[in-house]
Amino acid sequence: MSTFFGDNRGHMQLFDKIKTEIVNVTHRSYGTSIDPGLLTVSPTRKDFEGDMTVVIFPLVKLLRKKPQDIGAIIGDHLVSKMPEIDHFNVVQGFVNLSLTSDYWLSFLEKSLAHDEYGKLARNGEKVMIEYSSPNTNKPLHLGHIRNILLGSSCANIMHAAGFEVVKVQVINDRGIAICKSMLAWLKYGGGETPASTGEKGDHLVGKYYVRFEKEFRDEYQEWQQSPKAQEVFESRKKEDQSRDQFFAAYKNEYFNRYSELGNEAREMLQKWEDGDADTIELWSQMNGWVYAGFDQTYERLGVDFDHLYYESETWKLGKSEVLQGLDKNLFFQKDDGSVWVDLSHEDKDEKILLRSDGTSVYITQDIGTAMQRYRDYGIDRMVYVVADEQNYHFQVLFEILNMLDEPYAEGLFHLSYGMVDLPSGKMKSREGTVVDADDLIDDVISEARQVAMEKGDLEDLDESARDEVFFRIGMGALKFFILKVNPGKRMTFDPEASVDMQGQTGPYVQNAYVRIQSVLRKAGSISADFRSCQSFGDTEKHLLTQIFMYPEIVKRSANEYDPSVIANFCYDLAKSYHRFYHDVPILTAESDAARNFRLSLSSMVGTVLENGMNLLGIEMPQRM
RNA sequence: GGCUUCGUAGCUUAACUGGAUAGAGCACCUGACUACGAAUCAGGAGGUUGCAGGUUCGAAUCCUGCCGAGGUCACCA
Repeated sequence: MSTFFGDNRGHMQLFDKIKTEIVNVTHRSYGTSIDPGLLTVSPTRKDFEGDMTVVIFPLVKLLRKKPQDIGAIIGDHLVSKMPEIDHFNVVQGFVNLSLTSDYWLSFLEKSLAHDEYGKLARNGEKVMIEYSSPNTNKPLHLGHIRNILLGSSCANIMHAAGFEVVKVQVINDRGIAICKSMLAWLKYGGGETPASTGEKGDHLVGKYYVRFEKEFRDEYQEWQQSPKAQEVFESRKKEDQSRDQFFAAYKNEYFNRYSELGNEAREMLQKWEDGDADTIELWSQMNGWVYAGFDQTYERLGVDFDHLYYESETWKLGKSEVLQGLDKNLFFQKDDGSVWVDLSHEDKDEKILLRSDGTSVYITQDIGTAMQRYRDYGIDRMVYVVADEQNYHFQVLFEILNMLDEPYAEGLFHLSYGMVDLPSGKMKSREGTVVDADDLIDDVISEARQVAMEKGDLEDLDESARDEVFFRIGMGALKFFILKVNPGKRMTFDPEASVDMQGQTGPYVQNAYVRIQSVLRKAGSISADFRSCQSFGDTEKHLLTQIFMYPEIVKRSANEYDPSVIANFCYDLAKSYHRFYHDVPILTAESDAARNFRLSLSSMVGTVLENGMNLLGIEMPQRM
């Protein structure tokens, strides 16, 4: 017998076989060669009899026969050619195939024997995933959490789908923003450090960034009363623009032209760029505080990186590549010396690549970094996890790398995700509505603790074991809440709902797993001797079908760079199991074979739930 | 304004990429713990998939036009 499950993709082999046989039979019966791509095979919808369904509508037009007739011929052929298929029925253009009990039982047997069910064969491709990419002037917030969870779970999923994965982050450790924090710390800090205050380093530095912004705002307010401000307003205002509107829009220019604090910050940046020793030392000291803080947060989130790219080291990259492109006439130069790319053939504008003074801009750096990464790792694909406000930027970047004929250009992907809103609207740092990452993590864990303590099922565990359970439940709730939403969609984050532990949540899935562990513990050892269990009900069949589809789900999730596919699958599987658990006796089954079958099935569901949730970065508790 | 993404129950969302009667959860109402864990299960109510056309065996999904919401159009990153 063939090892239908040998490559861990039993479903695909079955589906491919069905498609091939359909191609054969339509050729033989109608003399028409059809493209197997026209056929779709999927699990049968409940409310219809059968396990797998083939949609044959596309053939109806091609063959000019009635769906009923085509369906009957296909069904008869499949039943006679494929021992796995027991019988079939045709409804409209759908052929519903019922697989034999034997097929299902042997499927379960083989799945159980598999160590890493759902991990697909290595495909020899290497993918790099960039995520998190924080600025070092303030702590991580809810938006970063979505980014980090998407990136790290995507890495897990692509690894499971057969890729070799390299996880990286770009650290934006230079620029005017960090200089603002440094300046404020020098002016108002009184020498305080994370050690002296006990404050987490990233929060301490963030505090001074906020302080700078406040001082700057005050300075700006005061300046607006000056004659100079009045003069600027009179000469520069657009018609029907109020004073407030004007000065709100003018803020940036004020910072660059008149502001004392702005001037000091720019001077500091200049000194940094000139390599001034004191400035560099302060810079690396404060960045060090921030990294220590970030590391704590990353550890709690359970994420890590294989390599860090510091912007302070990469910000000058790209210039020589742009100049080479200029030589090849891919780019052009304007009279003032600045270098541009013309993307009008792609329905885009011209875009600047080098300033008139010859220095790099943001996109120049990204071009250089991409090439650097290819030299470092020889990657086939590159995934950037970056919010959707940068969609245009990445379209341009990819187009340029394409023009430069980079070998990985086909494999570039921008995993663009929507911003996270609060029920009250957008997060705004100015209004203090930003949800801090560390606070959020604390909140979900303490909520988990509270719910668990009320239930009181963990009283026999010692404190550290209990804390571990609370941690897993709290983080499970948070991660699931964020990852179950399709990345492309803007999401509303309701802090109340995020700590919910009922319904479509992480703890709901964890609870199914915990129930399974509890039954397995009570059962003692499990025997895989269930081949004589020849009939099983719809609930069991439903679970088997879902387990059967799991590798396909992993593949789809990886193809679409979308963890929500896994999250929704895990929820559906947990839901089916809860129902099964409620409706069907396991330990007190009517026969040994039935008991063995149900225990084995439970065990397999537990394995798949754990594997799936692990791909989301969620750990399963043994008890809760 | 140009380009772009999106609009599904009161709220948060799903729909195997064009397939069967649009699925769930929250909130609301009803029922089930002396059976393997009630963070559970069963049931009820809640939908003209923003609106109007079009394409075809078949549309939440594709096309066109409106309406509404975001994003983006820097020699910032």
